[in-house]
Amino acid sequence: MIERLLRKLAARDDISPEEEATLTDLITDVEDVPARKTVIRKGERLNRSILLLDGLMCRYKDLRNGRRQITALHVPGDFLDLHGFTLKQLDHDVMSLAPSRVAYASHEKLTRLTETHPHLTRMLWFSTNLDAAMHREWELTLGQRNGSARAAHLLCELRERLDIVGMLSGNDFDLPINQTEMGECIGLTVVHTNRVLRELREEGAATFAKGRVIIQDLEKLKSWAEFDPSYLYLGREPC
Amino acid sequence: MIERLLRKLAARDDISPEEEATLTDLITDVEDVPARKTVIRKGERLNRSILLLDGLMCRYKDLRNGRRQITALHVPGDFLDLHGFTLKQLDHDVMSLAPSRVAYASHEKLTRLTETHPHLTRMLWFSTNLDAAMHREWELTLGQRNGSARAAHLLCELRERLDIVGMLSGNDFDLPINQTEMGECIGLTVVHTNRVLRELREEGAATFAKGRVIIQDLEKLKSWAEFDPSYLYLGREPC
DNA sequence: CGTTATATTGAAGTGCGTCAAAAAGTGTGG
DNA sequence: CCACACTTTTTGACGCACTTCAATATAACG
Repeated sequence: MIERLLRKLAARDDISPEEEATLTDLITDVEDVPARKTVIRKGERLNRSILLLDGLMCRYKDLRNGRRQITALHVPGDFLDLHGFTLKQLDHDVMSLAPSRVAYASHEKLTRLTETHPHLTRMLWFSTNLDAAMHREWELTLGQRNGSARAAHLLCELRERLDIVGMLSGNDFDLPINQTEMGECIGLTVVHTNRVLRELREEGAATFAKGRVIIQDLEKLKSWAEFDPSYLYLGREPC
Repeated sequence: MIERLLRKLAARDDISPEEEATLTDLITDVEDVPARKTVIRKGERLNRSILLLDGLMCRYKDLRNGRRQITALHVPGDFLDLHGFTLKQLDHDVMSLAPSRVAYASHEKLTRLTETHPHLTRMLWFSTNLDAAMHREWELTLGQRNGSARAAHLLCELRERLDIVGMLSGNDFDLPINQTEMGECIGLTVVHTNRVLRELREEGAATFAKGRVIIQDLEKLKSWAEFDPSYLYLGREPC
């Protein structure tokens, strides 16, 4: 059940069998979530955190005029609101984009984990810091990249992240969202998102259609996006 | 020396005298840093984290074309690269904007802290999660707010953060940066930053000149920015 | 097969960028 | 005190990336 989470963590640092057992014991109550369901509302009191087992989820914030910014996408293996463990409530909503499967880790058990498993605690802390690193890269995207580079960068990032959890086929992957939602990730309207996607397609870099991304020229896409994966902290590093 | 850090943490949850002593023992080697000095370079191997005692620092990422995005501003009391404790190297540079004073916490001592002080560990974890919450709000700003709202929002945020550490006078505060740097925070060119600042000034909301922010109409500024401080997690909440 | 969601295109408007120059402020040395 | 260099702010003119509004095409679906 927690294979994908383990795979992500173990890529960074060794997990002992005992730690693995602790993590397994931490995660309970598997549930299915339909597409486009809000699973956590801003300000709601939290006593557990969600591990995404399958599907696709996002976190977003919105403004009064209806404009919405998706601040993070989450793929299987992501502990999507682990930060809620210390925050106790979120400053944003969390929703599913595709039909998903989730499991829960109670904050009570997490507290106990911090008391008994310092190394595991540091690894979970790392994983929230990794989320923050992605937020920073998205700040760079939203503040400084132009439309086509924003789309290209998003595709590059997702390719790397899905690779880690074994969800690529070649360089292609499923991305079950529509262009409106992609626009909400990269700070563009649907109309313009459509146009930059056409540009990527016509230049032979990548196509996104029917919920699937097909990367035709990965090097071109990376250079277009000025993609540097160091912010994903893929290297091995004991902590 | 660590009063401002303590003040921030204690606003969230109780710190026992023993924990306070542990923190005091953690922090060593006070140093002065001149303005505009890069103190951490992207990719550099880290074995200590920086606590900002006085001054103003930032983290930034840049693109090949020279465009730069400041992803975070740090005020006194901020543990500005505590995330580096688990990341071991940063995906971005850190520099001082104003003459600053810093102190250091070795990662060795931090590791020991996670082994002996679970509650303090959770509080430090919280403080990195708070940084991430600010990143998310900046994503919303950069992706969805217009120029004047971006500037207004930045001023509102800084007012709150400086208030916590006792660095406001009334609603006014020092902000020793120029308009270029402010533009790099809010994703605008200097020229346009100058224009939105003029708008805020002419509308009687706030003025920013000579490194000082004077807020004339806080309510107007907040509503202009659509400022909701919940992402700063100012409420008391044991963790 | 009709209904609704999604993608696509066109035309026109605008917020912000770019380029260039002037004005104002700041610091240094004589 | 002024002279000078340098940084920062401010303004103007113009261009373009992206938005807005509107319509059509295409796909998805019960």
